Amino acid sequence: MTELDNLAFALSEFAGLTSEDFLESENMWKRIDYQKGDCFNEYRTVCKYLGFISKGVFRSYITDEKTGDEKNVFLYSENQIVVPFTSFINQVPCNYCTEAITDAEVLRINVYDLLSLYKKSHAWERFGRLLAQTAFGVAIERTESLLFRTPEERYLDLIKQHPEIFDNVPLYHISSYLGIQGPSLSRIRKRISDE
Amino acid sequence: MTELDNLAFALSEFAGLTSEDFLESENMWKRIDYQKGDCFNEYRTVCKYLGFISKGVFRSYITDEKTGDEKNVFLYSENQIVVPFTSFINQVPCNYCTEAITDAEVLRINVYDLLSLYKKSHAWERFGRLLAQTAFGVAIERTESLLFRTPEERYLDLIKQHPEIFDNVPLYHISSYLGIQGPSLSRIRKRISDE
DNA sequence: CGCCAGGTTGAAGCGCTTCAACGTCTGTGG
DNA sequence: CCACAGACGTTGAAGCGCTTCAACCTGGCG
Repeated sequence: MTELDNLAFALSEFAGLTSEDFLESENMWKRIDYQKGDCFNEYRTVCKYLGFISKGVFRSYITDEKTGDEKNVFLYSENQIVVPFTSFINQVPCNYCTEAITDAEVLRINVYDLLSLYKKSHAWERFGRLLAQTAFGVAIERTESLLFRTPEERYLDLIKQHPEIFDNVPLYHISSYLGIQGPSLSRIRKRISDE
Repeated sequence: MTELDNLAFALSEFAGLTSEDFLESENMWKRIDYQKGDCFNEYRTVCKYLGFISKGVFRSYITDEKTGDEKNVFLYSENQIVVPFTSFINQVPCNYCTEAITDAEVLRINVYDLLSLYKKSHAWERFGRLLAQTAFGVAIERTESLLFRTPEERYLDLIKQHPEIFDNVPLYHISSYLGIQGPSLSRIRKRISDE
């Protein structure tokens, strides 16, 4: 049960949920194991779950219809929430495919259970608001980094902020997230190490 | 009073607010006129107002501390809401400066009045949720366009989606929003017209 | 008229892209 | 135990588009 403790701790950090608040939700969380490549939520389906990652890394990506290339829009790593926000919050079909890029363990909760928590409890309602605000913050931060920072700076930012992602994730997923091609990331890394 | 009618219409379109719902808010909206260059909300101040633009265009920008260059993060145009979302929603100091880039007319509402409407009325609560979701959608869309589309495509998208912005706004504001330099936009425009 | 803001153009440069070749490591089957 | 294949990463060469800096054009306005 250490994953649940872990989750309870993360939720109290994130939204000030007490262990009592958490208890109300405890039997709603189901542990799911994912293997590398498994989908958390498929393209064009409505996302019904919000996940908390105990272990592993996920990505949301879009496939270019012409070239078939995949591009990563978001990465989600350990002790974070994984969810394609727009689809989950609005209960609409998702633009992305969201999948595990390493083997992973997730505790997940159903959207309806979560909504019932919102109704029942002020603390959970607060969680919902913070979730939306966080989602917005993530998107804004990504916008600003693409607008203001060079690929090299974005790479260094990512190392600093999410070093755990570099453990098991192939670099081509990272270059895709940074908005550049594999060989470019290679050269950036070389440039940095040459200094 | 045609601006208020206009607002009432826009709000019913946006969030299904009826004219009764709107009446509850009517005396909370104040009309403010801005001249080109006037600030809607200054850098590092907490934004206290949400505005509805009857006329004109606004921008939110960040100033590069090293070079002094300004870069536009968002543009807001007629019959849209103008608000630096993060600052307004979380009531925290704003990363941006938000200012009029043409002469403008705005109807604006105080954050406390808006919160009181949320409390009083389910329809207004819904407005609040849609506002947050819209903010999120705008940010995501911007992320994706920077990640997936070329400057030329972004330019064509902007013409298609917000032609009204091109009426009075100097092109260097537009190039800044697109994430490119003035001369680059010039060449893109030439390239397009040469075809 | 002359100034200034806004926009275009030229030339040089840099960084990312593209395509292709080549390492390297890992796992798998003979 | 070796051989080979496949996945991943690096490197080279050529190209393209955006940047930068500077010059220049245009229209509006005092």
